[in-house]
Amino acid sequence: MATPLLEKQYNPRNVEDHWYSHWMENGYFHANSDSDKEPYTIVIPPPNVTGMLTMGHVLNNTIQDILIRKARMEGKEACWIPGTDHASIATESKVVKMLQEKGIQKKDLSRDEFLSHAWEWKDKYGGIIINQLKRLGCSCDWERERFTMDEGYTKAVLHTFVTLYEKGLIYRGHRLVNWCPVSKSAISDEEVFHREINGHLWHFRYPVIGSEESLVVATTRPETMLGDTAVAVHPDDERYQHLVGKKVKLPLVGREIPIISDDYVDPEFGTGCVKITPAHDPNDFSMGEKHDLEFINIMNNDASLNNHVPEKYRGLSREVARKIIVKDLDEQGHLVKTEDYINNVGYSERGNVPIEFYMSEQWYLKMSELAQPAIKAVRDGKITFHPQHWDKTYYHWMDNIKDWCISRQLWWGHRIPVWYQKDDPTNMHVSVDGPTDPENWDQDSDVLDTWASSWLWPMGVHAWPSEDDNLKKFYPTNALVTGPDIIFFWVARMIMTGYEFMDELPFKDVYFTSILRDETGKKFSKSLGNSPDPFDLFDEYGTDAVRFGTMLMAPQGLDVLFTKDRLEVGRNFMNKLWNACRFVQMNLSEGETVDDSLMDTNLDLPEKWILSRLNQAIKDYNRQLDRFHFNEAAKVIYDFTWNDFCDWYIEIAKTRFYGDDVLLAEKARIVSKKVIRTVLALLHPYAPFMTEELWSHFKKDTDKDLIVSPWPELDEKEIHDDITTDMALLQDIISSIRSIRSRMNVPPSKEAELFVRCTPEQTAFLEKYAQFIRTLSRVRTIEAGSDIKRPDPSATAVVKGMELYLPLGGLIDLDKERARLDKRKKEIEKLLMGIQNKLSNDHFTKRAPKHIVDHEKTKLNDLTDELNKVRDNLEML
RNA sequence: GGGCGAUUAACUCAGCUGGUCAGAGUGCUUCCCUUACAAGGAAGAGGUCGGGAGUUCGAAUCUCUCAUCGCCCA
Repeated sequence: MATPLLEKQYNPRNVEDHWYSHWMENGYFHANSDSDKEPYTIVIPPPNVTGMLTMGHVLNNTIQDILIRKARMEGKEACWIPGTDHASIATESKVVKMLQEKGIQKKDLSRDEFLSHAWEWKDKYGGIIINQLKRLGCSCDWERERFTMDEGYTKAVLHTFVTLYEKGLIYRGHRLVNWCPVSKSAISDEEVFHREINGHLWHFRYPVIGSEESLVVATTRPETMLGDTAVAVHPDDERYQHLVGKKVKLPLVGREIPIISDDYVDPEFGTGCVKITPAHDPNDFSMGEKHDLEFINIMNNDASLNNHVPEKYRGLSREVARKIIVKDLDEQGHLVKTEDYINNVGYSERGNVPIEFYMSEQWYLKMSELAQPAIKAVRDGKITFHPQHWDKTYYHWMDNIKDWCISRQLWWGHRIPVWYQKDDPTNMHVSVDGPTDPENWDQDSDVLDTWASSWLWPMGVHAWPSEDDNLKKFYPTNALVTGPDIIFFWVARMIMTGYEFMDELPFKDVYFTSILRDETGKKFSKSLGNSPDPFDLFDEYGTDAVRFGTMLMAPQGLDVLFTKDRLEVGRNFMNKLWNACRFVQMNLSEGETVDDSLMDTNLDLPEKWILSRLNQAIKDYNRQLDRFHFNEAAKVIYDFTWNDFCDWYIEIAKTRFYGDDVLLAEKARIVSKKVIRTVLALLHPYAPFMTEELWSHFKKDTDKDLIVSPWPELDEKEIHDDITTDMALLQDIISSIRSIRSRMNVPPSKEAELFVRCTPEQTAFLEKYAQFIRTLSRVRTIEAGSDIKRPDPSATAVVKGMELYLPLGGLIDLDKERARLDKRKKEIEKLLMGIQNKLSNDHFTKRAPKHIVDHEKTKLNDLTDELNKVRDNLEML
């Protein structure tokens, strides 16, 4: 143990890179599929290949690292599989933008040319987030790193498509989709978010043909009127019955369109008349089908107006068109009124613009059949969500699941494995490898939704659909750690593929992380620029402190209000532990041989106590981690280390180290080291770098590196309640004396004398631990006994029936002392009143369990005794 | 409109199947550079547990209801 003395402060930068390389060089992160050990597997939620590390990733990946490091220390074959996701839309738009900056337009490139640019870009920037995860300390098995467009993975994705197609679950349909005019692609329902917009409700008058009458329709989207093919009213709405079957003349367009009746129309809303635009609204679409209306698509794929509208409006963007159309309708006398209206508008998560409902040919996947085993798995408790309440959200979505539009009008991604015969495009070929005579076929130009590849992740990271040892060993995985925002996108769908293709669940526990927000409650986002750069934080506080602080502040199932000063708690804790180690190290003799057998000898109260507390801490810590309460586990280790070990045990150990009993000092060293080693091991998953560094100073020669050292064993026999009670008494005495000293402003340099009136047993107790009391509360002498008289003038305190007197001469402020005792007197009286009320209640004494009643009686006695003593002392003042 | 969650100290949160003066960190006040740590130590102030009702001998905890806030779905 002759290691160099630790620095006065912990300097993270000096150790983090060193230990990460050390772990890598020793291959500690690599999991072996041949091992006999029980596997423990996590697959990383693959970040976007274009991504950069955010605080969200820090939170998420720290949790995974905690789970995997703990499993590794528990002797399991710990396998954390990393990788990235090709993120079709996000990556493609980044590449398009990058090309634009170089003056290249996507439309001027062939598909292959574009893809080679994209791959080049991916190779250049795709590794960034992976390296950032290394800086965070993630102990992923980097040899297993996967990318969703790797050759093998691509095969798996196509295989899935073909299999589901052959099963009849995939079909092509001409339908209304959510269209993102920026990406110029369909997007799924899950990629649409809604935003309340202060808009208007415009009322337009449509003249009825062959009548003096007219109908007034209300709309939030005037520009779509160019595509109207009907006006609808409710069948029971008496106002309009006589008009049903007639036609109106569509202003600006001149088209004659029918007035139909349908109970879909809400007669209470607006005027009770609705314009119907089947090609641009989902409800109108189904009305169009039902009433056999004309479907007129009035838009191009960028949401500008196409040539199905009058010439004047062609080429206009929908925003400009809206203004002009309102103006034109107004000028022609068709605008009745304009109301303010709060509108819930669907936005594309990708383009951040309002989506358009757009008719197009897309591929769909039938979901309800796939959903059934996935619902059952959660319902039967085979898969558990943490926090559990997320299962309700899950069921709700699953029970109402809709078919999934899986095609995207993009180039970057897995191209749909469908070919159409050139001579007869209705003749399709669907296979992984394509037709044998490719010259006679055209492949579908769309790619698959990215989630239609990442939903295979837990098995696709292996050789699936081939069987191999890795798949056998590491599937199913144990835990999935992800954000609740992708419960539908990803979690639910992985469960479906797990059952569909492996006939088994993909993971047993799903931990949903908190969502990070800033101090004002706003979600961290790139566009707001309110998200701190994790690397600045690593530099400022140290990576371990960021990890620990983030864990400590992340409540269960709630959002995290992130502030930097809460990372200080982490940093301060790291420094505290560092210095505790430094102190113990300073008191270890050079070249000392460890005599562990001393641990088995009869230890003294403080040693027994700290070991009891340590084991209690291990117990609590394991329990919190097992139930995925990472914040509370962090708190357990924090409280034990700071309060029990540093504030009390180390202070007591000082009396050993500076005293002249060599054996006691030696026992204190052994126990201190034992505690430190255990704390380092427990804390390692949260703070891997610093603990490994400290471990190198405190490990036994035969010990391995901490990352592969055994998880501390809980020894229930070491937990003693009676020891805790005795120690609590000692702590009470010391705190009371300190309190008096502080109240009376006794300078630390002044050592007081202590007199205690107490029972003979208590006298013996005080004598036994006099050394600690003297040092920790700075008293010079202690006199105790049943015949001790109160010296005058002295300050007093009552602790468990003992009367403590501190003669402080002129330092005694009688008013303060009276006020203090008086306050305590009132407190006791209030408590006694409560207890007496309880005990005088027959219902209580008869119905409450005996130990509760007994406890109340004990309290009554103790408090009465204390009250009497406090009263006596008050009178003496 | 449907669902989920939250409401405990100035702030951020614990508080398990109801029972032991309602806890922690931060912030605040006072004192202390005491030979591990001032990123520290000691002592303290601060709460009718969102309102109301109910169940119970006993409710922060269970039930109902209202209010406010947040999120998801439609």
